This record gives sequence, structure tokens and C-alpha cells, in this order.
Amino acid sequence: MNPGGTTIKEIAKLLNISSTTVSRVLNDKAEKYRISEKTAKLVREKARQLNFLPNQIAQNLRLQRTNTIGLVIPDISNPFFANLARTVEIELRKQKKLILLCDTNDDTQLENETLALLMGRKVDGLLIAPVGLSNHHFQHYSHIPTVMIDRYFEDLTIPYVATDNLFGAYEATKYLVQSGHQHIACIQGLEDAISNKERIKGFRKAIDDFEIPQQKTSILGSDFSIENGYEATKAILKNETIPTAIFALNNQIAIGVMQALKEENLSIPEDISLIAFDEQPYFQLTSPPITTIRQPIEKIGQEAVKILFDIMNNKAPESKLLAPEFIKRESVKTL
Amino acid sequence: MNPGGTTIKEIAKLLNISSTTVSRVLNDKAEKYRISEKTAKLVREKARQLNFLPNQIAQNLRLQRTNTIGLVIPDISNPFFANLARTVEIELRKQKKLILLCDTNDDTQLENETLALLMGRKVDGLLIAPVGLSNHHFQHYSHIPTVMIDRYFEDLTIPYVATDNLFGAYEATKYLVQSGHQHIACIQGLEDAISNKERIKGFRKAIDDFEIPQQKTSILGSDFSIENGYEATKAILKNETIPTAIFALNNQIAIGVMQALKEENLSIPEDISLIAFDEQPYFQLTSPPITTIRQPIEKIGQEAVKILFDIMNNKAPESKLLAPEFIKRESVKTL
DNA sequence: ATGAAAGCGCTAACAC
DNA sequence: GTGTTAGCGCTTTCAT
Repeated sequence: MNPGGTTIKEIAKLLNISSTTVSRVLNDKAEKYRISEKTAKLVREKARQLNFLPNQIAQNLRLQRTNTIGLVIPDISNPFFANLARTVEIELRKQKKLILLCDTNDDTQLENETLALLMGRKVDGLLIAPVGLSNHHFQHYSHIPTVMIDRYFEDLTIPYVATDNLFGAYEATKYLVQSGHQHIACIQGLEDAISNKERIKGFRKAIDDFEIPQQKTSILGSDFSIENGYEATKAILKNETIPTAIFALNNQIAIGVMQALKEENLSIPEDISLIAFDEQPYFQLTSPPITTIRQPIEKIGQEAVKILFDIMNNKAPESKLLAPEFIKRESVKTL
Repeated sequence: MNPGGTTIKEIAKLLNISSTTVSRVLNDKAEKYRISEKTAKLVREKARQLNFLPNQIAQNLRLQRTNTIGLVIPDISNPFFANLARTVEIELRKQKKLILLCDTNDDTQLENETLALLMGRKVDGLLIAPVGLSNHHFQHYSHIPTVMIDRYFEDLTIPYVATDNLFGAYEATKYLVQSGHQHIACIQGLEDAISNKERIKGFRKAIDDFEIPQQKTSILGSDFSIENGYEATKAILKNETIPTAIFALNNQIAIGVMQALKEENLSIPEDISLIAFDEQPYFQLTSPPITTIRQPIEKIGQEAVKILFDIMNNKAPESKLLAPEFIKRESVKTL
């Protein structure tokens, strides 16, 4: 067999007909072009027999579309993004689109290169959770349908779908305060990512609304990793006064927090309370089960794909902020 | 700007030279073809100015390669595979390859379709964790460089890299037995997946070697999901005699087990012991911390990519079974 | 030192 | 009902 695969031309030759006819039959246009049932059948048979698969590369070049969507994500090993990827994959597959997966490791430079790569690949659309530090590199690519997920830019018109992070963080903080906490440390992720900024805003707003003295609270941390949660917690514990509660701004940070507390023999919530952004199955199994803010991951993925198709079909896309869900467990002590 | 992007032809026209020359310069072959420094400079300038990106589709068609690798995985939301995907992405990126990500949902039919899709896309290679129930569909694609990950087929010559599952399961079971357990329930994943079969073999071998009466042990379960772990555990608890220990054959099953035990107010390890295949950060944070068999995920990913490149470079590929690591924690009680 | 032309595999406009 | 031809954007052989 031809290593590159059977071609339309080969089938045509074997059947002594033109490749046009073959193409038409194989694209279910036999009827439209009133190709005889006999010819059509012959073509289909031969195609099956030779295990014919249309060369998508050639098709793509000709048709100027690739049925491929770029999915750009900061860290596929973060279960939030892994779950998102899964939903997106399922939705796109329904539309016969495949995903080019790119992991930017939350690095703007790499994101930049990635975008250029994907443009060269002529993806039909882009689903991206941008690093978020800068956005000027997106200007070049305004012609390609793009939806931002989880993170976005307020000064760009690119549609997005994300959790209502401000609201979620507000609710979490409110709960902490209403449970009697005033000394609260908030461990953040990437400082300039909008998801982070909004969560910080929500935290601050609650602190403000409930008139907690600013100096009793602190914000520290620098990225969405387990290590960051661990290091930040260690740092917190070095101070003279330690907070009564920690608010971890994502699931990985929360794991780091728990590791550090465990190492220091501090128990949750007796010694220190914990609340975390992002729900994961294991949070109900930790000791104690952790109170979390659940992001509607499936819905985010589905909406993102829907919006992407809206753009591709020239419908006016609409950005969405989806409500998170507060899941109360046992990691916050009432003072 | 041309929505399809600037082309070589456009640059050529603007500079009043041929597209051949432009192509040569842009592919760093100026010297080889002794193109004047002046022309070369002009081309490079214009290209930058117009934000030129070579159309990979056209390049791919012409060059008969796509710099794209298909990554086919049963479930990207399973952290084992998510972590694997990350490693693979990083390794492939070093070689300027991009990933087409496909999730088969552990469904042979879907895997089959996926493979056909990827062949049409003319991927340069395939990295696949096959469902494992059947393999005849792989025969069609023997011409394309393929490495199997995590799962493989013994009767196929396709190279693979996986954990030494038999050894890992043997060690786990041995530990259980040596801790005094005889009534052991093993909750398995997909029955016909080789990773599962090997783990079962290891389990059985240990049971045999240590002369535990067969009827004291049981094997149940049907896939690698949380739900399966949950349901199987519930089923186990309905019996007159319940086992003193459970061996969960992956991380998700283990979560399901813990959920079910918790619901039934049974505690680990007092009421029942647990040991799990797959290490995850949260296993040290659960109540109690879970004893696990760690798979060397990074190494698996790196080796798989290495082997794939070996095949593409006509070096003889070598399958690898990598040793897992036993991580002892507190979920197994000594009887 | 540069260009013309062919061709990768496919589809579609335009014949007849 | 079917075929001819052109062309998607690129690289490369062969000329000059």
C-alpha cells in the first residue's frame, strides 16, 4: 500500500474515471451531480477495499479550514484544566473538530511562541486560558475566532467565559468572617492573572464590607502551584502572630497549604482554618474535608465551545461569568 | 491584511523577485543558493514587516510530514494521564512537534474512529494508551511510528513503555499479606486492559506465593472510575464477611473506595485497610494518608517520546517496563 | 545569483 | 452524468 495512503487519483485510475467523480461520490455529492448509482457504488467499493482515507492536509489547503481548534492552557496537570480539556474535547468532537493541545506553563514568552505556531497551523479557532500578564500579542491574531477561558482581558473585546471569581471569593471570605475570623491570610496564584485579581478583589471587598482591619489580613504567594502554597504557608507560620484562617486561591495551593500545616503539626481547623477555591473529589476525603468554592468546569467548557461556534458562524458572541458553588465542609472553625 | 495570512508569493511580488528566492531565504538556505545578502535582507525585512508566518498546511502537503503527533488517551481528567500529557507535551515541544489530543473515554469504538481521524490528519507519529480490549484496528496503521503507553498488546510488535504493573501489584499485595491480611478485596479497572491484567496477575501471584486461600480473596470492579470504586466498595460491604483490606488498582478507584467507606462510617485502617495504585499529592493528605504504588509518570512520558523518535529515525526501538515505587503511609493496619 | 514550472492531494467552476 | 482545468501555498528540480 502507498505509505502516504490511497489517493482519490488512484481510485480514479483503477476505475477509469476522473478524480472529480470520485471526490463527488466520496463527499456524498453523488446525488447532487446525478452520478449514476453504478459508478457511485463502484467508487465506494474501491474506496473501502483500499482503505481510503481522504488526505486532510490536502483538503485543508484546498478548503482553507482545518477542523482543528487550538487549546492553550497554562498547566494541563492542574486538574481544573485537565477537566476543562476533557469537556472541551468532548464538545468539539461532536463537531468533528480535533484539538491541538498546548501547555504554556504560565509563561508569557512561551504563550507567544505557541500562538504563532498555532497560527501557522491555520487552526479554525482558539480556546485559550491566557497567562494574563500581557495581551499585546493577541492583537496580531484578532482575525481568528478566539474565546478566552478562565482568564481574560478587560481591555480586549475577545469574548470569554469564566467563573464569577469575585463573587466566589467574596462568599468564601464572608463565610470566614462570619465564622469569627479576622486574621486571614490569602494565598494567591499568578498575581496578574485576572482570575487571581478578581478573587483578590472579592476577598478585599468582603474584608472591607465587614470592616475587618486591613492590617489583620495579608495576601501572599505568586503562582498557582503546590509549592507556592507550601512556601507561603511556611512563611506565614514564621510570623509572630499567625492568622486564624487561610484562603487558598486554587486547588493546588490548598494542597501545598495542607502539606505545610501537616509538617508543622498544625491541624485544620483547630489550629488554623482553611478554605479553598476549586473543588476536587479528594477535598471531601482529606482530614478534615475542605470547604471549597466549586467552579462549574463542565459548563465553562461547554459555553466556551458554544461561543466559539457562535463566532465562527458570525453570531454575536456573549461573554459569560458563571456562578460558583459554595461547598461547606469541616475545615473552618467557628470562633 | 490577508485573512489567510501573508504568503511567500505576496512578498515576492512586492520585492519583484520570485517566490523561490523568498522561500530559500526564509528557510535559511540563502547561503546554500548564494543569494545576495542584499536580496536576503530585503526578504527578511519584508517578511517581518508583514508578520509573515509560513502556511504549515501547504508546507505539510508539500513535505509530506506534519510535525504533529497524535496523543490518544482514555481519560484526560484522570490525573495519571493529565500528568503524562504534560510531560509528553514538554518533550515534544522541544522537537517542535505539536500534539493532537484525543480522549477515547476508554471506548474501543471511539478509539477506532479516532485513529482513522488521526491517520487522515497525517500525524507523524502516535502516542497511545489504547483501551486494550482489541487490537485488530492497529494492523491498518502499522506504517506510522507508534508507541504505546501504559497499556499495550503482547501479541503486537508495537513498542511500549509502561510501569512494571505485575511487580507493583505484587509488592502491594505482599505488604498487605505481611501485615497480616488474608481477606483481601481487589477492585480492578477495565478488565481487559493489560495494565489491569498485569496488576491482577501480581495480586494473584502474591496470593499464591504466600498461600492465602483463594476463597478469602475477591476481585471485582469494571473500570478505572471513581464511581466504580464507590460501587464496588458498597457491594463488598453488603457481604456477610467483609475483607480486612482493599487493594484499589488506580487512584480514581481509591477515591471511590474512600467515599464509600466514609459514607458507611468505616474508618481506614481501623475497620478496613487500603492500598492504592498511582500516587497523587493528595494521598498524603487524606485521613489517613494512603499507602500507594507510585508510577514513574515523567519517566514514562520521556521514554515514550524517546522511543517514538527512535522509530522515526529508524533506530531499533526498545520497549520498557519501568519500576514503580512503594510509598508506605498509614492506611494499612498490622493485624 | 535567480527563476520557471511542476506537483503534493484535494475540490469546484465551468464545460459538454 | 462526467471530465478538464485551475489553484490552495509551499518546496525543489532543472535551467540559465
